[in-house]
Amino acid sequence: MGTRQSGSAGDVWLRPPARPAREAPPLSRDRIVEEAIALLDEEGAGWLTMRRLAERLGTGSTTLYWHVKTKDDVLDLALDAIFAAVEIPRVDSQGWRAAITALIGGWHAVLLEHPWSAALLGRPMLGPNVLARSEFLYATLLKAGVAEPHLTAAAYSLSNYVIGSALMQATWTAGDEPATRAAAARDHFRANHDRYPVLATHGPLVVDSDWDTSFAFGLTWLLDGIEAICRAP
Amino acid sequence: MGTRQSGSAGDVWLRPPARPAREAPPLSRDRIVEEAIALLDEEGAGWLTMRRLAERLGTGSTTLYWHVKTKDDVLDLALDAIFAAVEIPRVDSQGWRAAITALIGGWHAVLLEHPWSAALLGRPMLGPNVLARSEFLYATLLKAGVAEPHLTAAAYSLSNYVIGSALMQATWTAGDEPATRAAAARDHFRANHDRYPVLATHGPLVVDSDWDTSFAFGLTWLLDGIEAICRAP
DNA sequence: TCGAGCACCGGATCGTTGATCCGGTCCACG
DNA sequence: CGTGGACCGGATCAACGATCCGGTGCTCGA
Repeated sequence: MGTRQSGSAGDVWLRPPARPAREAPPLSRDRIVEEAIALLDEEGAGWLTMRRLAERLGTGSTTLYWHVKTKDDVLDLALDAIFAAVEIPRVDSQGWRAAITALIGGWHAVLLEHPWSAALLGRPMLGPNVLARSEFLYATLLKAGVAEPHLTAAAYSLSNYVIGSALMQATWTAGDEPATRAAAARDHFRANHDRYPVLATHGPLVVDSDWDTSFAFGLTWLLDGIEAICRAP
Repeated sequence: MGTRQSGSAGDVWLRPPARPAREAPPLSRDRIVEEAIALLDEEGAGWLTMRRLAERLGTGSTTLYWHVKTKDDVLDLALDAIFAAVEIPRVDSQGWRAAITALIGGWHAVLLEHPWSAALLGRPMLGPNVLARSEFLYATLLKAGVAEPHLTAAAYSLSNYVIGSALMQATWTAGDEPATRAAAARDHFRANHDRYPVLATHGPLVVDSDWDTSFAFGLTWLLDGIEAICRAP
């Protein structure tokens, strides 16, 4: 009988087994997202391609599309996944203000631990991890006595503030040689001292005030405003 | 006299002029940026390519690279250009608080008039228009009596807040059929009423509170906090 | 008057990307 | 045994950013 497939008899032993014994579990959506986060953490948002991601997973690039519809899906899943690390405080053990401070602080920290996430904030965040923490934020404000229209305003203000802050901080501290970039900006201010007199002497990146204390100040102001609403509705 | 150049006498009228009479002025960096903004406004950030931009300008795509180094340059220039529309208030005629409110309000409005800009906020903004308005913000706060470390904190809080707010609002109101997307999100909350009880009844996109009033509340709270610092340093 | 240099332009092309087509291989189950 | 569905990947496509290199017309000095 002629062999219908090309190849000669007995070469089975020379060919590697069709599905090589994996050290890793078979491909799954979770494993793709996990590896995508690792890739993003190590190399930044610009270096995530489906081919490189597949290579790290030891598969072909096209295989990923069985588990995931598009590259955007990977980004959306990765973005939501990192928020699982934001601990949801127990509101009983402390006041609402401490609970919200902890939640927003955790949110802020996670965004900065994964600087690539800041560039992805401009997409609808409807994943389970994000929604669970939004739910907690709304519930805590509601229990504190904040009612409409202040409820929406308070939730928006807090989340928009943390998003904007993380975005700006990631812009200036992430990437290669952030200190060099900041120094270049400083020099630019000083070189144009006539146009930017205040920035050149008091501006950002010039004064040695750190991001975190500035972030804390703004958060305090927002919470003060919200607290005032509670007391005088 | 013989014609020195090749070609027969009188055919000038048959040949098109070598450099056709442009209806538009010759290509320049400004014209590229202007057209890029028009393209972005009409079709969104995802549809800006060098080829399409060149086509709208009536040139070849490679020609753009004579005036601009990379595509990122076009984006950076376009991003800074739109901030020229943010009017710098006159601080004399009004109090510092009114001036800052006007500046931040104008900033917010411009970001929403060009929703694509929100997706670009994660890059260093060092253009002349942005810096001129930052200079005004710092100068106004300084004149109002805000000193370090509150000066940096105040400037950061305000700009980060407006950036985050615009980013979120653009995410949910820009693009195709924003109402449809919002409705889908609402349905998602209600379908998972057990997991998101508060979001389903009081959540964003559910309550009919508009973005602008929420934005105004947060801005008021921040300014209240800053004003308190001025009075009690 | 003329020609050398410069500012400006664009067809052809390169490497890379996201995504699809289509033909495989394996395993569970009847 | 053998059949169907879950899973995989080489080859391929169109589109993208960017570059190479050869043009063109204008300007200015000798």
